[in-house]
Amino acid sequence: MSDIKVVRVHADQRAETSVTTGTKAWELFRDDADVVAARVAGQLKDLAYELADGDEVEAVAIDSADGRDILRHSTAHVMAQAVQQIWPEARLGIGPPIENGFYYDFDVETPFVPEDLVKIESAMRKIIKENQRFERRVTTDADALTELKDEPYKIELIGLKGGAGAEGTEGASVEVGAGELTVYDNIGRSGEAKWSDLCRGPHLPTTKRIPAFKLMRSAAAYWRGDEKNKQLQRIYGTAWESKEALEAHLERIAEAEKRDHRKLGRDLDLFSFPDEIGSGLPVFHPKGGVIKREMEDYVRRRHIEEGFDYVGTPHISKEGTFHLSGHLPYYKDTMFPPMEFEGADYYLKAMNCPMHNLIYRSRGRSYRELPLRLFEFGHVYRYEKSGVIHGLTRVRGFAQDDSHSYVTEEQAPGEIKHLLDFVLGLLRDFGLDDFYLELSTRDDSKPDKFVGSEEQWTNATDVLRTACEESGLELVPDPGGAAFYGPKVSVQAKDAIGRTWQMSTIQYDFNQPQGFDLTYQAADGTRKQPVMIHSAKFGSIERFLGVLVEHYAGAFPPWLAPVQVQAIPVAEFAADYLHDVARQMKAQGLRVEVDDSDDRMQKKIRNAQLQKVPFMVIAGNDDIEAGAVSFRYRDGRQDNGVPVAEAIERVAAAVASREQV
RNA sequence: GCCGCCUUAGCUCAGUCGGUAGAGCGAGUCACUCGUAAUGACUAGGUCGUCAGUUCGAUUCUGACAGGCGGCUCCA
Repeated sequence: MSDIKVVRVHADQRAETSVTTGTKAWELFRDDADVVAARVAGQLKDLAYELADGDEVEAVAIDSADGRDILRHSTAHVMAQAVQQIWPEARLGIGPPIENGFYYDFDVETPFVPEDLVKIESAMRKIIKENQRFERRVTTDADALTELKDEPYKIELIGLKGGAGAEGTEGASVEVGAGELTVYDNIGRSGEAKWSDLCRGPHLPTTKRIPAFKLMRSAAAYWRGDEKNKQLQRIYGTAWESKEALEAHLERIAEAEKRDHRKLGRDLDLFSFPDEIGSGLPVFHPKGGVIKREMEDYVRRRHIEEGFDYVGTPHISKEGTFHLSGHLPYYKDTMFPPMEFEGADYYLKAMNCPMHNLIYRSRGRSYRELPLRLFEFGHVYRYEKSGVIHGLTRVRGFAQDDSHSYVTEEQAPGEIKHLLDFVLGLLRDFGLDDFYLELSTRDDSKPDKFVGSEEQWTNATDVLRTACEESGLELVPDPGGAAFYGPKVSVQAKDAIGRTWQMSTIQYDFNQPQGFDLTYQAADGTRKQPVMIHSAKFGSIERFLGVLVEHYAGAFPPWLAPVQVQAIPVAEFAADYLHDVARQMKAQGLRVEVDDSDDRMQKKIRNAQLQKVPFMVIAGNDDIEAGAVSFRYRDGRQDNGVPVAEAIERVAAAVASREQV
């Protein structure tokens, strides 16, 4: 038996070792129970991989990103085995790891119900206990087709192997890679194959290496993500390297639920969605109205400071406008059906740009006017499918903080940079400061979905890309995500618990100026066509408000808080004193309420706490005698005996600086 | 739009194996007047999402519709 040399790689260290031929990867890592796989020359391999001379081998720990993917993928296999154990007629779809978990799709007669998940979980626990071994087996297309004759979906995947189809089917690549075809057998104690699945791997060595998992929910999903295909039943689960990590994950979910803007919107009396009005059509209550107005006032002011002109346009228009803009042919299905009267079809507007174009076109324009920037809170209505409506983040009627910059082609790059700086600054003002950019381009395989020449698209995309790169932010490509009239940049912001939200968009449009025949007179006397740059800063006021509710978990910074100061008398005798303090605060434009109900003081504090009011101002005899008040903050911190004038100044300063307290 | 689940008081939720319902919080009234997260008592409040069907009788069973939730698809 001859020796071979392998290189063990660990972080920046490399160490050459001699091992005997036939040594398996696990033998290198036998003293580390956290290692679940090996990375050999960049490729993930099972621990049962037989080392070859010259291999560079790196341990993959279960708590690394790759390790978790492997764990989750293996857990998905165990789940599929459990499902087929209980429902032998269930046919297998795909079962990839996803962020924070995994899923597996099944074709079953009856959809799963929550009790089924309990049954499946206990069958999975049994399989895990049995400590079945995941064993890789190389096969051929022909053999696999015979072996999997009862698994039509797997057979379809084999047919796609290596082709464009497999890439286009999310998750399919974990089943069939571009290389050789492999099956994983789950081997029981006595060496018999308990279950097999077409799979690229790698997997954990054994089922017992699954430390903690939980099935989360079941839902339908179209086969290969295409709504023309049959819906399969998908079960989502999660798996972690330890019970503690699973627990922490479940806590993060619970934390996200606590922040859910739909729940907080009700608890804090901000907004509601009356059934009587219709799905996806929110109303703002007085407290939500305060936040919305503060947002709008601030954003309007900033736009004006940045050289925008505030305009106003109607909610409906005759159809011709939307033909000119090109929207009707492309987006008729997402507009509300027309109202017919006086012999014309009127549509609720789904976008503001056509109206702004008409303002531009209302008279002749000179190059001296450019960039011409029109801005408004335009209320648009979109017929979103019933299944996609979601709180304030996906609605059927909303206000866009929409602007259109009309510029010469030469001015376009500068204007885009200006817009990008502007929106990032705005988002920072609202407390979001972790961003990345996404560049949505046209899908070259679907030219009929996009208007304009290839050259125009290339030029527009390049202009946007350059501006993005100059921003220094991370740039993520989004092929095929563009609007029909041009490419777009969107700003993705991370919130307080790390979730990303699509916020602002900037779109380069060479198409509508042509449709509306927009022109300006250049310095040399010729007529030229301007370029139009669409930009929404929050996207939608409603949506951004929802995002802010979740970002702040309802505890808004004072400048946005519906009630900035809740004044609480220690007892009834102190109420007049606080009413007087409140009058002084209101005179400074602060939002103050005095709780003169006959609740006990402790109860009033609790109520203010639950309403997440930033400043509680409390007064009793001690304060009155000293001409002072006592602060209590949301975190329970106290600051007693603050002179009234200083207290007012403190609140006013926090509001003015837009800081959180 | 598709699949599944859900809809009982303002909110959160019990309950009725078919005989028209209950708690806590909230609201109102009264008493209490208290120094940093719930004072007590009483009262009001529901054609049990809507419309059909089955039934002597439906909040309960069936169906359709509406709305909500979780996904999928979509997201100018």
